[in-house]
Order: sequence, then structure tokens, then C-alpha cells
Amino acid sequence: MAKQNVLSALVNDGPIIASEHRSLSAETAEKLRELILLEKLPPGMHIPERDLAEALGISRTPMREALRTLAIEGLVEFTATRRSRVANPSIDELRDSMTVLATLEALGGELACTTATDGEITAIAELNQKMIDCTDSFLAFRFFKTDMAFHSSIIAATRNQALIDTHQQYNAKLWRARFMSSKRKQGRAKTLQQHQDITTSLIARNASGVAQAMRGHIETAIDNLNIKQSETQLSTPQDSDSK
Amino acid sequence: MAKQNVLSALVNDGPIIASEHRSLSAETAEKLRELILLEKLPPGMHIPERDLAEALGISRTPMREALRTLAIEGLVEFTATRRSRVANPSIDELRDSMTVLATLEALGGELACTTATDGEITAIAELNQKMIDCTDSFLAFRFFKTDMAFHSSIIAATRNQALIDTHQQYNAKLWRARFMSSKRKQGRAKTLQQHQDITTSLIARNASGVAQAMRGHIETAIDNLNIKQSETQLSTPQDSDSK
DNA sequence: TCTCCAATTTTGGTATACCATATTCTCAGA
DNA sequence: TCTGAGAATATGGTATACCAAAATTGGAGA
Repeated sequence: MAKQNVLSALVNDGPIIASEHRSLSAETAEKLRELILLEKLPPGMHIPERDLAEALGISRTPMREALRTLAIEGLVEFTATRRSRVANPSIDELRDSMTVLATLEALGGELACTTATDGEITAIAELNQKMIDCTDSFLAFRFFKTDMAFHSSIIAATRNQALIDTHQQYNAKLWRARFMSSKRKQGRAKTLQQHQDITTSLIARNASGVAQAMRGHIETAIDNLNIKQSETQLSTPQDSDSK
Repeated sequence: MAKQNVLSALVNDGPIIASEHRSLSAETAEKLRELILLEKLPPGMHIPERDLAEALGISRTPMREALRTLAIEGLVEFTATRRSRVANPSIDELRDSMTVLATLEALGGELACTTATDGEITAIAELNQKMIDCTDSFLAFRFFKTDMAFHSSIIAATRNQALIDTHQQYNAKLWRARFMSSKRKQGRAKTLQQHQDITTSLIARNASGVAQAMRGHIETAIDNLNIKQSETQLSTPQDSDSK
């Protein structure tokens, strides 16, 4: 069938296999996350669980569990009749999520000021430096990944597992949006300055300072998102299913 | 078998049936939430999916999906060998979650100041009044439910779906803990005063005021939790499985 | 040519069977 | 009586079959 060929072409790294510690459904969820974030499965695309499961070389059961996991994370959504599709959040929804993320990160920065070890703060400062170093370069993706690591490290330093989990969830949901925001080169200088502010406050263990800097930083990301949208009209067809 | 009898006795309201709009697994998740929150399924208890599914009159498939949903919500957790059990969070974990909840509610109050309609604020104020009215009464449960409605109404008024969803998740996870905290009658006066402060600031649409009042309110709940623990040593056996 | 209804196909929901591993039980040997 | 190995059992993971509902298609009638 044509559709199955299309799907197979997307995921030809061989079948998913369960590892020592992770079940097939967990592996599948991981794989789907990757496919969605890299837009191999574009926003709005229908996901027929039968076909995609076959393309990945597994049965429907673990595929269904993976889809359910991703649905809770917000990467997949269900239609009124329970058909699953890749989430295609509107700018408004992204803004809502980013608003929550900003609060979570501000809390993280605040808490980290008292919980982080000196070693952890040093490591965070090094990530900050690493970003400065690869600004000029054309390695946008590396720049972005370091950016993400910077933020996650701060959250991890809080040792608040609930915060870490929820933050991770929002990260997954907003990954694409933040990546697009990050591609706005004009914003880089500002980003770096804000990271510097965050780092400085963190080193000084100035809780309210970190929180405020963090909030401002994410708000800038929201602004970038808005600008990016008006610049290049985000290609967000309601249903990019290829029939 | 003995174990099945034990389980059957817990859930004898007849079998779960799928409603018009919700699948069996969704209904099952709802039922499990109820059983867990009412401690029919006590913290730490193992949940053999086969037996519990049979007790509820369904097959393992929807039961598994329901368990997975609850696991993400934090009401169920898995052992190293994937056996599911009712979550039995430590005080530290509860405190971590409450800390995040405090931030979410503070954000909610802040946002609601600009997004809430006058009607919504009136409704919230009425819930506040309703709590005052049933303080004296012995209806602790009703008092508590109104309390929860008060908080949820504020979050709902933000119209930030991400915030609403995440808040709902934390509510489910912390329901038991908040209920226990709420049973501390000595804290009621303080609770009511704080609710009054929140309501007043909300009516004045004083964002920072609401946020601050909300933060203080949840912090009090955390304190109550700590006190409650030292008063009556929380009965939290690691495994209350009845064999 | 358009509309609408019925047949067909697709799709998700659920039950069930089978398998591998984890857990528990039992009994021989010290 | 205690210990440990192996048998028996319990349990979760996966595949598959079947069903009902949704979506699609095709053709009859206007």
C-alpha cells in the first residue's frame, strides 16, 4: 500500500527492539519523539497505529501505549473520534505553555540557588561559556542543544523530582518551538546576555535575581516566537497527511 | 482465590462500562483514581493487573492503559521489574510537589487578575463565602471539596490550558496530602484568612498581591503536612499488600 | 452534474493467547 | 533448623483476532 511505503521510508533504521531496561513501548515512545521533533512525522499528520506499528516492526499494543504516553506529554493529540495525530499547537497554545515553562524555570533558578553544589554551578557556568564560544559558528543545532542543557542543568540542580519531571514534559512539548525561536540569529546577543545574567546571579546565589532573569529570558523566547511567525508564515497545515 | 476475593470486595459496584464519550480505559482510570484517593487501594499496595481487571469486569488491555495514565499522573508507580503499585510518596516528595503546585497557583492567580471575567471572580468569591459558612460544621469533606473548587476555579479563569492541565495533574497527585492537611482544624482560621486575602486581591485585580497570597497559602499547607506527620505518624507501610 | 445514501474499507477499542522473566514455594542436603 | 537450588506459579510484555464505529467510496436518482 502506498501509505505504508511512505511510513516505512521514514523509519528505515530497522525494527525497534526492546533493550535490557526499557520495554518496547518505552523504546517506541522515544523513537516517536525523535520522529516528531525532527518533523519526519510533521505536525497535523494522522498516525494510523496499525501502519506505523508495522513500519516500526512491532505490534499495535506497544504502539498504542507509546501514543498514549506522547499524548499526555502533548506531542500527540486525539481527534473527537480518537484518531491520533501529531500535535500541531497554535501560537496561542505555545504561548500558554511557555508561560508555564517560564514560571517553572524561574522556580528552578530560585531553588537552585540554595540546593546547587559549587560543582554544579561551575558546570552550568561552563555551559554558558560553551554557548558563547559557538555563537559565531554556523552550528545552530549545537548552540541550541547547549542552550537546552544549560536550562536542564539548572533544573536538575534543584533535586526536586516533581519539578524535574514537569520541566522535562514541557521541554518535550516546546522543543520545536524553542528551536525555531533559537534560529533567530538577531536574538542571539540578547540570549547570551540573559544567560550571562542568570549565571552571574546563580554564582552569587541571588535567588530573586535568578528568578527574574529567567522569567525575562523565556519571555524573550515567546517574543521571538511571535516575530518568527510573522516573518515566515509558519507552515502549519491542519492536516499534512499525505494521501 | 483469596486475593481476588479481596479485590472484588473493594469494587463491587458492578463492572465498568464504557460511556458514550469515554473509553473503557478512561473510565477505568477514573475508577482507579477514586479507589486510590479513598484508600480502598492503599498506598504501597501491589496492583496485579490481571486480578484487578477481572474484579472490575474488564480485560487487561484497558487496565494497562489506565495504569499507565495514572503512573504519569503520579498516583501509581512501577517497581524495577515493572510491577505496578499504588504510589506511596514520602513527605519529601510531597513537599517537592507542593512547591511546584505553589508556583503554579501563584501564576494562576496572577494571570486570572487580567483574564477572569467579573462573573468568574464573583463565583470565586462565592466559593470563599461558602467555605466560611461550613467551617463550624462537621462536614470536613464538604469544606475540603469547596476548598479544591476555589483553587480550580481560579486556575480555570486563566484560560491557559497548559496551566489547567498541569494543575489538574498536581491536584490528583496531592489530593490525599491536601485532604490530610485540611483536616487540621487548628489551621482552618488561617486557611480562611488566606482565602479571604486571595479573594480580596483578586477582586482588586492586584496580580502581585494574589500571587503572594497564594504562595503563602500553599506554604501553610506544606507546614500543616509536616505537623500532621509528626502528630500522627503517617501510616505508610512500604507494602500493605494483603497476602 | 450534483446530492445523498448505502456498501465498503479503514480505524480504534477490547479480549485473549502465548511467552519470558520474576517471584514464590518446596524439599533435599548440610 | 537453616539454606539453597530447582520446580511451580504469578506477572507483565507482546502479538493477534474480532468487533463496532467512523471514514471513504461509488453509484443511483434528481
